[in-house]
Amino acid sequence: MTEVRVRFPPSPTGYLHIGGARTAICNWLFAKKHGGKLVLRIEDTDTERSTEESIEGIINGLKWLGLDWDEGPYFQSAYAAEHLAAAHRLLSEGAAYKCFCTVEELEARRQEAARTKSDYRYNGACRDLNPEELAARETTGLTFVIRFRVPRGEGFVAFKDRVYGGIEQAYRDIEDFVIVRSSNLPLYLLSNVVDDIRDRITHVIRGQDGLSNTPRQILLYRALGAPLPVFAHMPLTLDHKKAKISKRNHGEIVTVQYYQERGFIPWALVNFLVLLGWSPGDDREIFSREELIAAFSLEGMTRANAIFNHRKGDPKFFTDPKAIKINAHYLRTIPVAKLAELVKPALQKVGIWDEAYEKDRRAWFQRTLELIRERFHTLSDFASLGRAWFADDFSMDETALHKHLGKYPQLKEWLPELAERFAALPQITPDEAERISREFAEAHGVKPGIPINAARMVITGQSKGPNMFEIFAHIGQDKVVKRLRAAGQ
RNA sequence: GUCCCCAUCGUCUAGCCAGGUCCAGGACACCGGCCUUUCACGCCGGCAGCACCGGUUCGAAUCCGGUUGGGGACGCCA
Repeated sequence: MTEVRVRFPPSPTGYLHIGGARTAICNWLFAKKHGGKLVLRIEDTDTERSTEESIEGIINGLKWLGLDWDEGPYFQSAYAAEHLAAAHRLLSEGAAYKCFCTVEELEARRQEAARTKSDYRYNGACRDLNPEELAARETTGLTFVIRFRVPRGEGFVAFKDRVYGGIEQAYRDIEDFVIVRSSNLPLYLLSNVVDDIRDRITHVIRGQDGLSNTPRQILLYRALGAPLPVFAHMPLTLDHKKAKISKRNHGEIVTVQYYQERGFIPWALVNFLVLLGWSPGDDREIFSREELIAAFSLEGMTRANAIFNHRKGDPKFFTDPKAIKINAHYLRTIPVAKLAELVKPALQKVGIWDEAYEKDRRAWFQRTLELIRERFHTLSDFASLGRAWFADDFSMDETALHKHLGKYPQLKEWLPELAERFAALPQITPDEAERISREFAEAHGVKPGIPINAARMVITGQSKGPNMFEIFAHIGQDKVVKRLRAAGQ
């Protein structure tokens, strides 16, 4: 059996679209699963959009997701001559022909067709020019495009898509499409096929929007005498209004970079994305890298388009709730050492990273992460909600503060008093903290929750969090004492 | 308009190919409960779906036809 070779061919837009990421993930998984190769090919034929930065945006997105490739990046623009050569070969073999119709003529016909609501297709005006006519036009220096000569007659192109099954399209429904522009530049349909042939791609796994291009591409493969790859189209991801998700209409939410900035764990995003339009056939939803590779198959692909469940402006869910849920799951289950690596950039970003967290404070840091990760959803939460653990300047939720301290104005005196009890300890342990807290509450005739939650507020800035006795013992005696004392003001 | 494709809870989906074991299973979200000094996690429970019509069959979410709805493609864009 020949080696499996798949490719991911993004056009350089400056960012990696989550739909593109999904395509990349599936190709990557397929390659890994079959011990094959993944080729990265930048389709930069549209030179205006292809800048150094726009290419880097794609590459960085892939790298961040942890997707690696075996060959490339190749650049489509580097092969323009090859694409052209293929076109000229088709021309000389009669599989393609020169068309001298002008864009104006074509456009007029197209509009006429639209007006009469009738079907438009190139009328084949130049398809059968005789040698004299052809020579006459060539000598006048008229510009021309090269069109592919689609077979006429009753036949049809049929192929078996690995996801959608048997697909067929009648020749009569395929027009003689242009493969080379009048500026002598090759067009996507041709370039793509020529590149795939050269790169020996065995499986074309792409979005369903490529499905209707497939019959024309198959015609090209045939004319070029190349073996057909296996085609597998995957459903698209749409928004709530069933429209394709795009940066233009949905903003940053569709870019991989957005999730990076918002504190997603790369693999969590991969895990979420792969579930959009694919399922292992059983109830599993969380996969390690190895598990996913083992479980992945084209057969598990859904045929219906998936909807990216994002409600614009939702304060609780800034993206699809399931994506957040999966991220939170990884947040609290990955090895803490790994988590530490991921949290580091989040803390650095807001300037509260301490080098000691990787040296003598390493154990403390990791224990802290263990303590607080349970209720966080993103890596960014460590820097925001968890800020009090790593810095002394943290803000307090005013309404929560009022709720916990307002009912008992005496807490202003009580908390500094509690501070002294903790200060008197040689070292705070959870048990000691609990004993002191309960005794203290009893001494003042209130329920333990009153001073405990008030202390939580002033020590962590949050009304919610881990077991308070653990916090007393772990956050540091100096911080406990200082913050409780400061509650006096 | 033409061609291609699709259709199970609000969302992601299992089941469909090989019809009965499905008065449809899981997850997210939502609602209730337990746990608890708080919040979360966790656990327990609940809400909610086979688009519609017809056919085949003893029996259809599953097969067939149609209707409706949705998506994609119809460029000298990729």
